Amino acid sequence: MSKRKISIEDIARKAGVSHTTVSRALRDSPLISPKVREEIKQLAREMGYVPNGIAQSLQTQKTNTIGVVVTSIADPFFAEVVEGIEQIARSSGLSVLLSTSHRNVEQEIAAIDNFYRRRVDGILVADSRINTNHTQQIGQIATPTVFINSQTANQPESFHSVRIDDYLGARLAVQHLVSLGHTSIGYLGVGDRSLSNQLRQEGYQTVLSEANLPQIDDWIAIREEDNTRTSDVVTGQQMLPQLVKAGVTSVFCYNDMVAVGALLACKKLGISVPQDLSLVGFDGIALGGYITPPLTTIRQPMLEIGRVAMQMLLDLLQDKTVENRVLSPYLIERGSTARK
Amino acid sequence: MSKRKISIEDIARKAGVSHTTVSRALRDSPLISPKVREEIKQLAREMGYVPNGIAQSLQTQKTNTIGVVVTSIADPFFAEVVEGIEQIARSSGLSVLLSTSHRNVEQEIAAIDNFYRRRVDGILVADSRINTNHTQQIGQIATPTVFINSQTANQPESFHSVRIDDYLGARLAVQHLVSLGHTSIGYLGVGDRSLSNQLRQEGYQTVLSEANLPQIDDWIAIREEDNTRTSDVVTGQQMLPQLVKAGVTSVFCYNDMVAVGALLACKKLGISVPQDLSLVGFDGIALGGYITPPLTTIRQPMLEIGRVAMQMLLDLLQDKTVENRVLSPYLIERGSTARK
DNA sequence: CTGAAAGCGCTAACAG
DNA sequence: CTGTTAGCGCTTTCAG
Repeated sequence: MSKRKISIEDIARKAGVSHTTVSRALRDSPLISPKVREEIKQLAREMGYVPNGIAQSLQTQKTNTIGVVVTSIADPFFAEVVEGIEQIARSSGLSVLLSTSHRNVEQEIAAIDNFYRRRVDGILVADSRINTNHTQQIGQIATPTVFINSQTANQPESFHSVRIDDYLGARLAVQHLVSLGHTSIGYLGVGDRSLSNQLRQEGYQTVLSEANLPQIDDWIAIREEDNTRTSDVVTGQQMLPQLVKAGVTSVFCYNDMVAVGALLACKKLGISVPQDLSLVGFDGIALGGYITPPLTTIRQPMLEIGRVAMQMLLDLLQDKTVENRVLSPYLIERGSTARK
Repeated sequence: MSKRKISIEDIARKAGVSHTTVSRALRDSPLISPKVREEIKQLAREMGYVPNGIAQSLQTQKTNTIGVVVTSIADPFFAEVVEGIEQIARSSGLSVLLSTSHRNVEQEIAAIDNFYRRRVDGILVADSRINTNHTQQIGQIATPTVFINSQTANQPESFHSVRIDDYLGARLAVQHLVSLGHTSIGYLGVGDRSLSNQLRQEGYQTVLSEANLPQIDDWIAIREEDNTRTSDVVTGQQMLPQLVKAGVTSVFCYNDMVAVGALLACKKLGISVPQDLSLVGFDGIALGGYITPPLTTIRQPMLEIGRVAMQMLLDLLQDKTVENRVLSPYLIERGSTARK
C-alpha cells in the first residue's frame, strides 16, 4: 500500500542526481556511466518504481496500444481471430484495447472514435460496416487501420484489409457437393452480412451454372433480420424446413453456426444427415468437430487471419508499404456430407 | 488526412481566446458565457478537434481504462465472461485492455505489471494463479483489483473476488446422478486448475459419502499435465476409457469440454450415452446444447460473473465497500444422463 | 558523462 | 466570465 506513486524525481532526489540522469539510466542510455546507471537502477528497484506509461506516451506520442473492434467477443470465430491478434501484438510489446460493435455502424464508429481519442497507434476492425459516407466522421482515419473481412461493398481506395476469399470458399463447398453427385443443392444464408453473404451466394450460383445444375429460387433461403452469430443457430433451425420442403438433397450453409441449427432442425424432423441430406458449413470453428455427425466445412484460418492483420498493422506502423491480403479457405471433409 | 493533430491551443488561437477558455467551453463549464461556448464548440467541430485522452489522463490521474487478464480469449467460457465485463465497462465509459495468461503465473504477473505501468484504473483477473508470495512482486496491488474464480488457495485477506460455488456445483451434479439410481459414479478432473478441481472433487466425494456409496480410487481420474481449455477435450478422450474399465456407470466431468471429449471417446468405444453411461459436465457453454446427446451440465452464469465482477470493480473505484461474492451454479438437465 | 530547460496537451488554482 | 501560471511525469535538445 504505497501512498503515492514514486516518480523519477523521487529517485533523483534520493540519488542526488537530476531526474534527467535517472530517466537516461533507466533506459540504458549509453550517455550514463555504468556505475551510476546500476546504482540508479538498484535504487529504482528498491523504491518499487514503475514508470508512468501515460507520461511517456504524452511525450513520445506513442501509446503502444492498438484498438480492436469485433462484433462480439463471445463469437467463437472472432474470439480466435482476437487470440491471433493478441499473440502478435504482445510479442511486439503492444497492448490490445477491445471493443464490440454488435454489427452496428454507430457502435463501430463510437468505438473507433474512442480509440482515436485515446491515441492508439493503430486500429483493427473486423466485419466492418463502415462505408465511404462514414469515412469523414471517423476523424479521416489518420490512424493506421486494417479491416478484417470487411462487409463494406465500395471500400475506399485507402483502406488496408485482409479478408478471406468468400467466393472461393463457396465454390469449394458447392463443388464438393456436386462431386458427391448432388443435383439439388440449396443455400441457407444470412441477410445481415451483406458482402460475405453475397459473395458466398455468387460462388454457389456460379458452380451450379458451371455444372449445368438447376437453380431454383426456393432453394435459396436468406434470413433477412439482424442476428448475432450465436443466434445464427436459430436461423439455421428456422430456415431449413422450407429448403427441405423445396426438395433439396444438400445445403450449403452460410457458416457453421447456421449449419448447426440446420442439423438440429433435421434431428427434429427425423431427417438423417448425411444419409437423407448433406450439410456443409463455413468457418471451421472447433464446435463443428464435436457434433454428430461432425460437420464438413470450409475452414477460415482464424488464428492466421488475426496474425496476418496484426502483422500488416505492424508494418504500417513502421511505414512499410503493405499489400491487401486475401486468404484462401479450404475444405474440411467430415461426416455431414455423403454421396447422393 | 490532417497532418498534425490539433489541440485546444490551435482552437484558442483561431478564436482569439486563451486555451483555458477553450478547455472550459468544451467541457460545458458554467464559467463560460453560453455564446462563446457555442462558438468555440462549433469551431472545434469544424477543425475536427479530438481531445487528447493521454494528456487528460496525465492531468486527471485517471485513464478510464481497466485491465482484464484471462487465460485465453478463444476459451468459450472466458469469452463470455469478458463479454459481460465489456458490457458493463462500456456503459460506464470505461475501455477494456485485454491480456492473456495461458494459465501461467509469469505471464499473469507480466500482464498485471503492464497494466500497472499503464495506470489502468482497475484490474480484473480470471483464473488467477497468484498467491501470497507473488503479492509483493506485483506492485503491492495499489490498483483496485477483483479476482474471478481465483485458483489461489490461500487468498490474501485484501483480495476482492467473485467466484462460482464449485463445491455446490459438484454436489448438484453428483446428487443428480445419485437420484437417477447410479451407484458407481466416477470423477474426471484436471490437475492444472488446483482450487476449482479440488473443490469439485470434494463435492463429489461428500455426496458419495452421504449417500453411502462406494468410493473407489480407480473411479477418480485426474489429468495432471497443464492444458488449455481447448485441449480439455483431449483430456476427456484419453481419460474416459480407464474409468469405464473401472466399472463406472456415470461420470461427473470437470467441465463441458472434458465431457465432450468423454462423449467422443464413448462414440469410439461403442458406448452409448446415456443408455450405457451417464455424463455430466460443468460450465454450460453453448456448445453443450448442440452435441448429441445434449449435455447435462452445471451451469455457471458466465455473463453474470463478468458483469458482477465489473460492477464490483466499479464500486471499488468509487470507494464503496464491497463484499466478495459467491455465485451459485445450477443444474441443466439434458440428454446425457439417464436412470440406471 | 551530466544537468537545466523546454514541452507533450490538458486541467486547475488563482487572480482579475 | 476570462486569462495567467503551474504542473501531471516523462523525454529531449542544448549547454557544459
